[in-house]
Amino acid sequence: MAAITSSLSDKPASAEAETGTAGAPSLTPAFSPLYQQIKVLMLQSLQSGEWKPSAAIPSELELAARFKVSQGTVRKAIDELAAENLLVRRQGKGTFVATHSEHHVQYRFLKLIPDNGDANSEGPAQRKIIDCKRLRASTEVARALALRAGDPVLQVRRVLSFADVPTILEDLWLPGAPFKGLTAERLTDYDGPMYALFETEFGVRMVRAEEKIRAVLPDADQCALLKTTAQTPLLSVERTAFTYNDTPMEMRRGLYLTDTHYYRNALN
Amino acid sequence: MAAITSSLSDKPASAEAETGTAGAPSLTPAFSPLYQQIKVLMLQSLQSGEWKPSAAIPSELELAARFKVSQGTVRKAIDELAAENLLVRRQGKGTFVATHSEHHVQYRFLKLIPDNGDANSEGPAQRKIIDCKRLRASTEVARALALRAGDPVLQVRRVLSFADVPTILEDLWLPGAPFKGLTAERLTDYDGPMYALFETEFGVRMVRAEEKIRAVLPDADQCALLKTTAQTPLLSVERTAFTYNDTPMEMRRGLYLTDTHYYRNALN
DNA sequence: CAGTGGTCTAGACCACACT
DNA sequence: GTGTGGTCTAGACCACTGC
Repeated sequence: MAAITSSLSDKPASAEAETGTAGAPSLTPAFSPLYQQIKVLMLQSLQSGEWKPSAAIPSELELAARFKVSQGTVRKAIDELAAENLLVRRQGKGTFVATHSEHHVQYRFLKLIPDNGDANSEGPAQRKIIDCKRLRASTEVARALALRAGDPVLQVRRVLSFADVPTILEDLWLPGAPFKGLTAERLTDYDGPMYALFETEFGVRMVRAEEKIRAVLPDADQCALLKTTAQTPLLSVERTAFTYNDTPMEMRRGLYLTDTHYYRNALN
Repeated sequence: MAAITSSLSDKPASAEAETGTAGAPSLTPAFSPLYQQIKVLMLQSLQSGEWKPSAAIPSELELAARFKVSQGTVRKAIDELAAENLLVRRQGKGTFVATHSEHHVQYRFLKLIPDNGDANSEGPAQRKIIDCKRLRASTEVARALALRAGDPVLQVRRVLSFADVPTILEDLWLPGAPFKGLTAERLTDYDGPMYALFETEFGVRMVRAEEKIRAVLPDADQCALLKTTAQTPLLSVERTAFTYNDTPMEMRRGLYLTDTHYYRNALN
């Protein structure tokens, strides 16, 4: 009873569609349920900036009308987007575009927890920008960010401290183009998660990330910045963060001191 | 139109129910949707062993009839259980109790990946049981397993090797009672994931786990078993694994060599 | 073919938040 | 009260599996 009037999608719900058996090439019929197609359309609204972080999206009934499907089908699309942390539902109020600014998800990607288990006891981390400079991508950084070696990138180095104890040393690399205008001052002045700044100032929303973790020993520079010794083993946490469409937008390498904190992970 | 005839649950769907405003104590109304109540009932069937690992559960229509609700309500309960990896849906065939024996989830809880990224290239790990003995719980182990200090526990030590290179040294502690009869021989002889053995031999199914990760240096014993040096930093991975009802059933401490492998984590 | 899970609909009603 | 998301239903039809 409904068809998405968009480009490449087929119309699995139409009764007249003669799919399958005929002489079509065997490139997988690529059947895609209606709610998946709607999810793609909503993803485009998010990506294009039609729906901005922390803003409300249209109500389920409005979307159902816009897409000419039932409310239930829209619901299922929203359900999946909410499960992926792209949207946040709030009963009685509406559905909102997720953001990194909300307090309860402030450190969504930071898994380092104090030994006492209470992340609030020590308050927010003190952040100190050590360096922020423009340079050309190494092959390693270029590969991680899907750029070409030599493309302009930004490199930031900072130290995070808890209760005035330096605990994390991070180097991070950002593609030059989307982050044109980012300076050490703006990073220092901004009061909130770095990913929130990326959203509000550069329109870049980090959606998911992958981390590779190893145990390493620090070099002399790293020792000095973390006020530790060359014999103290550290966690090396290498992160690639992605925006919409699985586009990598940040490469980051953190060194974590784990004598008073640990990296927490939940296996499901 | 439907009511669960089970114990403590209220009946939010009944029209005649006069909830809320009246003189009831303010212990939170504890409204729980029907599908959640059904989820609890299904959880009981899993826990009690009525539905065994890898077996099919009744069809959605059967369950709907049994619980006197619509198919859609049962579906929503199953959806959540499937999202928690307790059930596996297979279109056209049925819904099955998840297990640790299936090949594609064989190492669901092991996040150590070879640097080349291809977990299959090196094949399955070679496992060597070093030790398996009965002893009394230390306070630390007792706390992790929700026992009392001094209660009987099993301790197992083993080494995992990839391509004949020892890479993981694990110590693990199991509560004595549920694992009565576990010996080094049975661990050695069993060909498959340890958690699969726990399911088939002891009826203990691990449902989720938490890991605390740190960077450490090995002691002399550990060096010898991993054939490494005291200056090589290692990942210390401390895991607590839970069965149904968030009951802890295993405490495990792994030391991971990360020169040719890394611990992979996905942030969502 | 029958049986299973998967999709979609239309409509009723509940819980919650604002005004 | 109005509008939002959340639950529940009943029924139709589609897609996949196996007999």
